[in-house]
Amino acid sequence: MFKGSIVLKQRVTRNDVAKYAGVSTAVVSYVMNNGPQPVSEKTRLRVLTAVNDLGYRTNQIARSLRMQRTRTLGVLISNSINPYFAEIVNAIETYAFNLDYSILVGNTNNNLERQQTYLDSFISRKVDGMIFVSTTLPSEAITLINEFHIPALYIGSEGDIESEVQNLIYSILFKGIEGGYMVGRHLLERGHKRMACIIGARQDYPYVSMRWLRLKGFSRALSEESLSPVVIRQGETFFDGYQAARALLEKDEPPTAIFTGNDLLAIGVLSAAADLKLKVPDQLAVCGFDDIEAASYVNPRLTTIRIPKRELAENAVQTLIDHIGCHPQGGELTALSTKIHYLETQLVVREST
Amino acid sequence: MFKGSIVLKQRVTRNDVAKYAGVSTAVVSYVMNNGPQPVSEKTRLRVLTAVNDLGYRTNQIARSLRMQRTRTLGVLISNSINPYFAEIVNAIETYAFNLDYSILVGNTNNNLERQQTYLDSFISRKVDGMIFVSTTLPSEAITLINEFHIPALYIGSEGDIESEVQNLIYSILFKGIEGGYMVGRHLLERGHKRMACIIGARQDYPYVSMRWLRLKGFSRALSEESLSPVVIRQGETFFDGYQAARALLEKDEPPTAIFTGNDLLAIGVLSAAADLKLKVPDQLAVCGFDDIEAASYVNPRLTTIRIPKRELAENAVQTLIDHIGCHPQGGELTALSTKIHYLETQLVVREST
DNA sequence: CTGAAAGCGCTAACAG
DNA sequence: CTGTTAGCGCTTTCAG
Repeated sequence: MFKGSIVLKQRVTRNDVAKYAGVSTAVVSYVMNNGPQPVSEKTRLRVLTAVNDLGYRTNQIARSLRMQRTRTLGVLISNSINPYFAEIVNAIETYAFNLDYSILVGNTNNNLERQQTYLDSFISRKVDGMIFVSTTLPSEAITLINEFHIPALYIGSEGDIESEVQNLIYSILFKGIEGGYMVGRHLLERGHKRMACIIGARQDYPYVSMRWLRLKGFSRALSEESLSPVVIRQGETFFDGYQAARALLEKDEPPTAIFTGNDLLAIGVLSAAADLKLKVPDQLAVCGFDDIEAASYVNPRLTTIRIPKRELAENAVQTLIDHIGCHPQGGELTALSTKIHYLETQLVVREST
Repeated sequence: MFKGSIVLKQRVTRNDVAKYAGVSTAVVSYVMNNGPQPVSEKTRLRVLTAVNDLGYRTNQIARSLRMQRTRTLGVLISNSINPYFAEIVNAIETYAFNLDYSILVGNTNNNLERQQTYLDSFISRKVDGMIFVSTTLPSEAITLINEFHIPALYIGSEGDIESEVQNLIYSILFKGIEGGYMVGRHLLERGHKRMACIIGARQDYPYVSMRWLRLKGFSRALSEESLSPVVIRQGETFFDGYQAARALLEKDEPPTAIFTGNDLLAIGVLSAAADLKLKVPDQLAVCGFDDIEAASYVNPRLTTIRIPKRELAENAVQTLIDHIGCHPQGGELTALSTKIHYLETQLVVREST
């Protein structure tokens, strides 16, 4: 235990550095920030030495207060355990890191109250911008962040947001409905007639309608052949998929193909199929949505729709930061004009269909 | 576009509230914080009305500066896409949320430089505490946070940290070595002789030795029967597991059982086995580590060691916050005494062994 | 019960 | 090129 050797640095501030270096506090600032005033090389070195000797680090809290800018982004997702969100948040974080921004993450667990609490927290903590990833977004929430001039941005699928809310927030959307349509066509081509869809929140969660509307595309494809799917609204976890599939497959006329709202559900379906000794894809075709990493490693490998998660994330962060503006003295955050940017999805055919 | 109807709240501060309510700024504080001075019910109401009318919210940045406390915790993990980390971070976040703390997450990607950058960032941002989850922790890093009096805590496996560093930081550890031993015994009981182990970072990542030492327990078990495993150090992703397993299984005398350092690797192994038409568990037994949710849904279901992730996380947050102290005026953070707390692991036998 | 005022650590305009 | 200083929004001591 050599704890005795640790030098306890009692809150070294910029004042201490100034005193130690024999300069004014302003000069310390000029050196730390490379401006706005020039500093002679000699003084610069003295300051740097002082900084080093004292182990000084800028207090970002004080700096944020002064600058009216925190270099922090708030990210709201429903659940970081779901790889769809984990992968997007990871991409956001990585991209933001390179631009020297930090990320505050909030899991709403599809709970509107909890989401509101995070919203309030983000506002109080003065995040420079906010990203909502596939969360239910009541118009009051958007109004709120607009009131506070916080640039905000929605990542999700086309059709996620009701149209009257859609034009209130800048969005980067993947073509989820089209993705659903591609799945429908694909399954049709494989000769399937009786198809089911496990998608969307349970009926008793009225507000959480995310990932629901992409069913539209699927249904449209089927309707072109005068078919229509059985739909189960069940949730979004492995277990939800497992449970729904059991119910579906133990019926009299079970579907020959199941399309799910995300890959977790699909993997749950695969698990149910295995338990029921159903051969996939021969006796049952399964198609997911998201293309999480695990989709390529389950047995059989999962056919799914690839969402361009990285592009979504990077696009979002870049757009947000572009709009944060870089007025030195803080200045107004420039409101994000309400636009929509679309990214393509892609059908990835693997072994499960 | 009814943007015109949005009231633009130009930074409402406590001063505005005070003026509007016709009281001093101090009183506004007393009301907002329920203290430290009492306020008459009448004034209280006036202030509350003002707050409501103006849409005032406390500026946490200013508050943090004044209080020398940010109600923010920094969490360092290697990669949030790995469900092991995702589940732990999620539990940390949930628990912290209820205590009104926010979480700043940094993915180190097993990169020491990046970890250091995050460390610096957390220090500058004045987090009230830090949690390291299974990250490589050089003693200089610990010395640094000790110098700044930041309560910090390590979550991981026994054996993760070299012993000379171990007594520098408070740790909450699961019994990973014992877990490895249980796996060894289990596989031995199943009659396996030729066993392999895919664990630990690639050889060319000298610093990232996490998840490596739990092999000790496995080897010990085998050595009791005068056996020893083939060891491949390969990484920690699905693909690493897949690749390592292919290499292992296409040899002349392939192992009959493979133990991996985490569940991702194990799922990769399962995938390789399927490609090679190897029946699991008949021709090959596979055992993972972590018990991520997916382990129960892959085909076949994965035998693994359960790490008490939630307990680890909650224990960590509680311990940290207990030590942050609640001196109103800020006050010293009380250093965490260097202790170790152990949590049990558990063998979960499913279909893959 | 209420108010005045000091000060947390920093930036940047402005004066020299 | 360097220094002085106002002020970001808040909490809390202390005096009334």
